[in-house]
Amino acid sequence: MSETDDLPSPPGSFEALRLQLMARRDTLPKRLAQVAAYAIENPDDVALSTASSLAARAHVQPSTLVRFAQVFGYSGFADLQAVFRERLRDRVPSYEARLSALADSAQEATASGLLFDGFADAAEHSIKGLRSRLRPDQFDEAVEVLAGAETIYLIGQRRSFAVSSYVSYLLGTLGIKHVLVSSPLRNDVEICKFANERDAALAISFTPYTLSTIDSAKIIAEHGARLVVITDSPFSPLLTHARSWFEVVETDFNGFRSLTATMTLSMTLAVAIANARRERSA
Amino acid sequence: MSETDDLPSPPGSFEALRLQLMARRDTLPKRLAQVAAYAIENPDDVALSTASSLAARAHVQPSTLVRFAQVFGYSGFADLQAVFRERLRDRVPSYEARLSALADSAQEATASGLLFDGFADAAEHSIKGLRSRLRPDQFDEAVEVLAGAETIYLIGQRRSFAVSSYVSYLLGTLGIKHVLVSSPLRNDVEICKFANERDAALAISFTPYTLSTIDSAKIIAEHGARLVVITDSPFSPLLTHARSWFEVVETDFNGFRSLTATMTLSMTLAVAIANARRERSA
DNA sequence: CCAGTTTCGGAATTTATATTCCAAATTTGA
DNA sequence: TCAAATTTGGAATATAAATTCCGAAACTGG
Repeated sequence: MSETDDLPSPPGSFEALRLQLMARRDTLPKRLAQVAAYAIENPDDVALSTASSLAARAHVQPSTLVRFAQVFGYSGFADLQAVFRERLRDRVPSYEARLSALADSAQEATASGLLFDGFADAAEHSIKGLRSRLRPDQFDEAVEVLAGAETIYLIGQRRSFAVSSYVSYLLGTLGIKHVLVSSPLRNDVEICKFANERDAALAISFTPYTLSTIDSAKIIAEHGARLVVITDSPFSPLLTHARSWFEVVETDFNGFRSLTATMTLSMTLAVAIANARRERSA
Repeated sequence: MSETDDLPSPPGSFEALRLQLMARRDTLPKRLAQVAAYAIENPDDVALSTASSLAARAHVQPSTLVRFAQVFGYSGFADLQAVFRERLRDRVPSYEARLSALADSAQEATASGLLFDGFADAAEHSIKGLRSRLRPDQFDEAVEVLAGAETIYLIGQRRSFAVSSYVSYLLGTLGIKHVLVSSPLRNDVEICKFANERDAALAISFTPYTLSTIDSAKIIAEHGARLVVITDSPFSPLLTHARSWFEVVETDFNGFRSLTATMTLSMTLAVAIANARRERSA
């Protein structure tokens, strides 16, 4: 290439570079685009790694990183990396400061900003609440039940369906045999009749309890499978059949309850089940 | 010195190292104490500088830094620096790190408790991150697009399906006409063809992007409906067709990403759409 | 104040890392 | 479809960094 090429702009700040990357995203050759995507998604990694380890993670050659940097006007990778490091330096001291700045600026926030803040507060509060309430032994108990099962039946409708479908996704990626009993609208009661005493079920339900969720859980329990329940009250009708249960109280904001504590708990369950299985087979 | 010297403890976490430094501060030789003071006061600098530039700023020789590291049980400066870099990385400490920190602190906690704490930290961190990144104007833009639509198409598979099914539930209770294009396993492409220019779509997808999600979004956009996207990178292929988009970076813990920030954002969107509709009709 | 011991500074060495270069592969334009 | 231009992978090289080593200096205890 001729030396009259474009090297007008070695962006000096992370934000400037970020804009450039986005602007030129479509005109960049394949590997360079790959690097650009990786760099934006893992800026910390770019700041702290060596060129070769970074190259390996982004599935390119070290030399590609150097070329990438040069295309954007830097003299080499080190030069580019300096920008990412600068960002890291600034951020850490300002991290706490940003939180308080956020509180200050809440005054001139828009309506939708307030809405988001409210839901975000509710989410954080829910998680904090679950944190203080969750007892490790009850957790271990539930994991034992579910990890010992041949097939895990997942029950949850309406808002709980989001959670059970997520658990289904996680168990799928973890290679754990399971059945998602619920569809968004109703449960497949026929499927529940296949359960036996080697199986277990995870039922998730909050007030007002959906009838078919209770029915499905009951059928599965009557077929001998053990039942783990996530619910919001010790008076939940699901508990009659439960072997082990969690009380999760989601914080309410404007009449809508967060789902984050339930999601976080379920996620932990899924991974803990996989860990327990791995230990058993080892 | 004899080789039976103390090298029992190369602290694995920044906090552990910090404790050691403070404990041994008074028994350390002059230059080493000097380094210790500098390191505690400028941890970012230690993480990001080279040994020699650091040495210059702390007014010691590079070799002193190496000795300093070795006195604390590390093999050399690079080893010590790794601890400072780990602290800087924007992710919650890994499960393994928590386990070893646990061993040091002699605190009582179970393995599954640590797992839950990790996911809970990741969830809170994700929400904090979104809070600081979210711009009210982009939010208003997205709400306008979606609130103005006759029908809202919801697209999201795999992990994102949990979110879009949740949005579907919320929109349902709010009485807002919508279609859930995705099932847990695939998208119903036929349904996308019914979209027209009075409609809008909300597509949710994260790396690695599911092909049929991209296809569905494309078809809907080509039929004239406006597209709002929630994704984790400005390089997401979905953005080609997007009218408005959100970047949501979920924090990773042990290879699993939280979903809470996305859930919280989606929840806010759903309620904001309902509010906007109410204002219009009033 | 002196011998033994520890600590320190700085040059020499080793190791790791970024960079360059060129042939092979791929893409682009005609 | 083919030739020209661009892009890429990977080995070779240059550069920069960490580490070692050893003589000199500074402490320590008697």
